[in-house]
Amino acid sequence: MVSRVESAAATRRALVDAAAALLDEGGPDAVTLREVGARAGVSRGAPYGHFPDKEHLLAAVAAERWDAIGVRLDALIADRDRPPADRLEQALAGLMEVGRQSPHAYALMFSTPVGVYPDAIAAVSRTHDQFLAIVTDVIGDPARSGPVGALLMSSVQGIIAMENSGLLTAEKWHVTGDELLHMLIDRIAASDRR
Amino acid sequence: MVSRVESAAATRRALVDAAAALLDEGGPDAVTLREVGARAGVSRGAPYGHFPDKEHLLAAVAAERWDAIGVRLDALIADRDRPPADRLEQALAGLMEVGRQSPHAYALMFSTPVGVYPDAIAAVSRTHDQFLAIVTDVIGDPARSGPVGALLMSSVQGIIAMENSGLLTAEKWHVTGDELLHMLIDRIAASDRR
DNA sequence: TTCTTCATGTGACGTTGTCATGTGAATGAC
DNA sequence: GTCATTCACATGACAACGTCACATGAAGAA
Repeated sequence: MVSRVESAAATRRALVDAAAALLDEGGPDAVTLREVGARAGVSRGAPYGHFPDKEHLLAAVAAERWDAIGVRLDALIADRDRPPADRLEQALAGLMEVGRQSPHAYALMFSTPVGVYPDAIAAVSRTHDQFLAIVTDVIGDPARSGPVGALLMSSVQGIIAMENSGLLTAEKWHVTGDELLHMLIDRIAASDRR
Repeated sequence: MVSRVESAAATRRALVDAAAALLDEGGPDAVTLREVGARAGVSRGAPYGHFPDKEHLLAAVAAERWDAIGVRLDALIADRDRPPADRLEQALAGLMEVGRQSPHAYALMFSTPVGVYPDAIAAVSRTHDQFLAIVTDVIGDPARSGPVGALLMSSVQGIIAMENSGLLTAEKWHVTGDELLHMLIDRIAASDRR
């Protein structure tokens, strides 16, 4: 019924899910291998059968979250009835939503170690390609969609980082994160529209 | 010669300097209270005479770095010969430089805990006010300089985060961080110029 | 001098990531 | 069916860590 490899794959998934849940619930410090093992129904040493160390487990969490965003972008791309500009706005709003609902995971996705782990690199690359495709549909000129896409994704990350760290106060800046997003769309994406 | 309060103040400064140096050299994991104490010439328990816990020490490091940026902005503001648009560009370039030279400290400055510690809040607030003054000099309309300033600072943080995490690859996006900065200046700051 | 204050040193404790080793069940050969 | 092998997992152990309770000793006040 459950072969050995199936059981191992299920354990690996349980470990990643447990780590992701702990990260969302209590931040990076709450992710301990002992608690991850307990939630996955295994012992504290079990993760070492699937990952070289804790950082690789966290990289797997980051990769999974990038893939999750990729799924959302896929749904957007498949919706051919929606105007391209609408799709881009929805894509950016989706990034903002993820960043707000899972601030710790979002920070992990954009933190240094991600670029070192092959699985994470692949997931990031796929999702970024999808995002670029959406941008290109709006911009037209493929030579411009790269820089424009990079600026959009960078800025959204920055807006979320400022929001989540409490640095984007209304009293100081007289603006909300959503308003910044629309400034960005108006002045970066819209001005390059074909 | 050295009074008790003078000695205590010197120790506190040595602790913050040691923590900052360790953070720059080896990242967050390299900052251990034992090593901080050793570099400051005191024992591992000494920090508890100056900070409630390790996070408050790190918050002091973040506050010091925000103040350091404030000093750079002060020099820019004092230079009345330079055109306002030039000052803003120099201010943003300065942020990029800090983010590149001290990636770990830069990440700390924009990470969640910063907003909780009074000293860090004050330092951030002062520096943001200075940045806003520079933006207002370019924009003219004070009601618009808030949102514009917030978008500029957020975006610069995002660009640095993407750069430092290795996500801003030239092959994928066909653009550099510096080019993104100038896109930002042209389309956000320049278009609002009075 | 004597007392008080307070920064610092030190021993101890619980928790963490990690490794070496043991174990037991699924797998494949015959 | 029997046996040997493989491999995911459990367990004990260890060093390093943040933190606390307590001891110490010198500076400042009386």
